[in-house]
Amino acid sequence: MKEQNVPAPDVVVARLPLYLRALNFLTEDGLGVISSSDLAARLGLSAAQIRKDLSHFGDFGKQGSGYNVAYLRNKLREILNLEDIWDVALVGAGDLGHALAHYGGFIGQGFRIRLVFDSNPQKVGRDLGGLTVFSTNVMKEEIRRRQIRIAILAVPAVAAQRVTDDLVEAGVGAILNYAPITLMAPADVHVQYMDPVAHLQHMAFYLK
Amino acid sequence: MKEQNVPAPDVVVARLPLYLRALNFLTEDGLGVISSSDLAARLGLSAAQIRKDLSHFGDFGKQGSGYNVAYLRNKLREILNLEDIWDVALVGAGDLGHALAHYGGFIGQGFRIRLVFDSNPQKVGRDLGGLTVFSTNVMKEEIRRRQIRIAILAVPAVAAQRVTDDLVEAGVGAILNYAPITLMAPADVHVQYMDPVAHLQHMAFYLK
DNA sequence: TAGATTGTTAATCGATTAACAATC
DNA sequence: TAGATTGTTAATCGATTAACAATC
Repeated sequence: MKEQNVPAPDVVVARLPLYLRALNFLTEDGLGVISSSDLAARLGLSAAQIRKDLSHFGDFGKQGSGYNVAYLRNKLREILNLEDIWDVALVGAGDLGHALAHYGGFIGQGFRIRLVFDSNPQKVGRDLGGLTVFSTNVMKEEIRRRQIRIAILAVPAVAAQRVTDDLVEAGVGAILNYAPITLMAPADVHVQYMDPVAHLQHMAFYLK
Repeated sequence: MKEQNVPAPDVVVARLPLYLRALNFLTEDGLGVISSSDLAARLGLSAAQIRKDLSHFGDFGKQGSGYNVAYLRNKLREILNLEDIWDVALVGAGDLGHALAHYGGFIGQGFRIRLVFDSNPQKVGRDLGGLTVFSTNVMKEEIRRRQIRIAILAVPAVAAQRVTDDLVEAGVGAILNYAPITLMAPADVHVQYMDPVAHLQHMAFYLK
């Protein structure tokens, strides 16, 4: 019972995948119901925050008992648009691209790497995790043709902006960027950053 | 000119590495001075935020001209405790561990992978990026002996908490966790998460 | 029913932005 | 000097927490 007109804050949306992940573990463990305070304890958050976060999207719990794990899990998958599997384009077939192509954690969580690109002619045509590496020369048209909306960027920093421009032109709406550089992209294109150095430096501040 | 007693908010500390990264690029490009608004434009932030953030740590700019790039870069390296190189332990020598061990982006930014561990006897003794893979059986003692304070976790989710407990016992104060699981650690141990799935799911919310 | 826990409101806390005097 | 830009203050905005009526 709540006005659904107000868009949920982005910080809240960012936490939903963590809730979903915890619910996946609870499902594995055979837990059928969980309270906001138990879930909070597992995630290192407050119970009030979890209830508040979820209340942006609907009423999923039951007074007295808590949340049905399977039900809330399904609802979160709906909310996050994870009911169908998203095809993903991977750009960059270096060591990191190799690790990502072989990573088993995407499928089952809503994503499948469908296309791999690299600019190195030595790598084009080779196999990577069951996929043939294509040239970045054909990237734009292939992504357009398959209507792929999500890309993972695993290229060197110097190439990242150029590739980004092409991805945007190809219609990609979400980029997971492993290159250590801030990308320029239109406001309607979402970019998330995965930079180990930035995180290590952040933590180094507190050491010593 | 500012009371230095108030600790800087963690969100501010988290942005310092991004400022440092931008200053590194500016140095490469030969830029000697930059204003808060130019820096903000490059990072997609506001000029006021950058000035406010930096003001937590001191007065680094000059009215009329802006910030001396080399000077501010050095100051940020000081603030983030990056003047010496931090030795890092890498746990997990799978595909991801392999990519991390070969990644050239750590050295020069304050970090050097010094020890690699894996639980698989097949991998123990093998070479990974110039380092010999040790058994996780000797992890605690080796990390203690070398007084390593930072670890990168690149093991499967099921093993991550066990390894974390050992790392904490060994005296590690910062963990960069690639396993898709929320870790339990004492409050004085810093943990940062690198989960591509969480970021992809976050962005999927806005697609469609 | 009694106990537990939700969803929501209001209070608190914290971060960002706007504005401008100081000054290079 | 005139123009530009900082560092800081106060105002605004937004997120988190505390508290509790509703209710399973």
